[in-house]
Amino acid sequence: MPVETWAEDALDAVQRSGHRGGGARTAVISLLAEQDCCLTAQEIFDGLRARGRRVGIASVYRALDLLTGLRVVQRLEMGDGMARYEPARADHHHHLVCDDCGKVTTFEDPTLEAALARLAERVEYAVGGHDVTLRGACPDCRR
Amino acid sequence: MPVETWAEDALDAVQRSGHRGGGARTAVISLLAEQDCCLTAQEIFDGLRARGRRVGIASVYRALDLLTGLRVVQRLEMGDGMARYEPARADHHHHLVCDDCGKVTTFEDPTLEAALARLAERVEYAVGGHDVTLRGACPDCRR
DNA sequence: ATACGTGCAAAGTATTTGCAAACGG
DNA sequence: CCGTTTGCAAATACTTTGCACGTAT
Repeated sequence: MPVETWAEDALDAVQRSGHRGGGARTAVISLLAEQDCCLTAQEIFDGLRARGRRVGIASVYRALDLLTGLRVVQRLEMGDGMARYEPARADHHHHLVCDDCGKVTTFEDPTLEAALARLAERVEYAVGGHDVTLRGACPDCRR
Repeated sequence: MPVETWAEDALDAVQRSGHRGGGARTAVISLLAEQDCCLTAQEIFDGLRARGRRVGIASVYRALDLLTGLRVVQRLEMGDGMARYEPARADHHHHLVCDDCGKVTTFEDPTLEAALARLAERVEYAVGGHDVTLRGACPDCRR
């Protein structure tokens, strides 16, 4: 899926759900659209300020909350006490987190996805999504 | 692995790492040993108070931090803003979380584990563990 | 006896909420 | 215009830290 499409889809979802595409909301979407991996609320706030967009951090949280509810953004927590957010694209990836320095890398694995898809059909829940995090030492930290 | 063994192993690990098996530490271990799924720090605190063990919540957090570092306890975050902890047993399971009511259920899946094990050998990280969370609607909340 | 561990209270962070002003449709 | 959205500041919620006392070894 091309990068621009996600932003359009996100804006569309916002509007169809009866919300306005106000300034802060749009700014958060356009910043997220440029990222392919997860950002914290603070990083999004800083990124917007850096490009001269004066937003309140509360609006960032409110926008992320709305977008998460619409399922166009995925919220992730990876053990460092703050949530991270990334666009929910079709080709989703998962994360490798370094226990030592906290660095986050991504990976994709069709076999894993297949196992998860089969699993989703066997459980009593109506599964809407999943999250996989591998923890360990990154190349720089292992010795 | 029988239930009692984990508590013994945990205490052992605490002692071998040069720490004492002080009161609060032991209490946290023995409460965790009885659980097979994850608890929040507050739930552990409440559980200990309920059985008449007067501990400070800070000691609960400190004990959990130590045990997590020794890798006998696994720390989990499942999107509700607070960390959960469970014994790290050999037969580890994963979690299904209801997006609606927050209920947590567990599942096991050998195929998934196999895919994760193979994956762990292909990545550049020295993988030490993993976490899988499925999100969706539980039987009570889907209609 | 003497470090280490503990409980309490206070401090820190990440996130949420109240509200008046700004804004989109 | 009028209700939604926003930015700020104050409030919350979870977790961590400082410190004097208790306790295991």
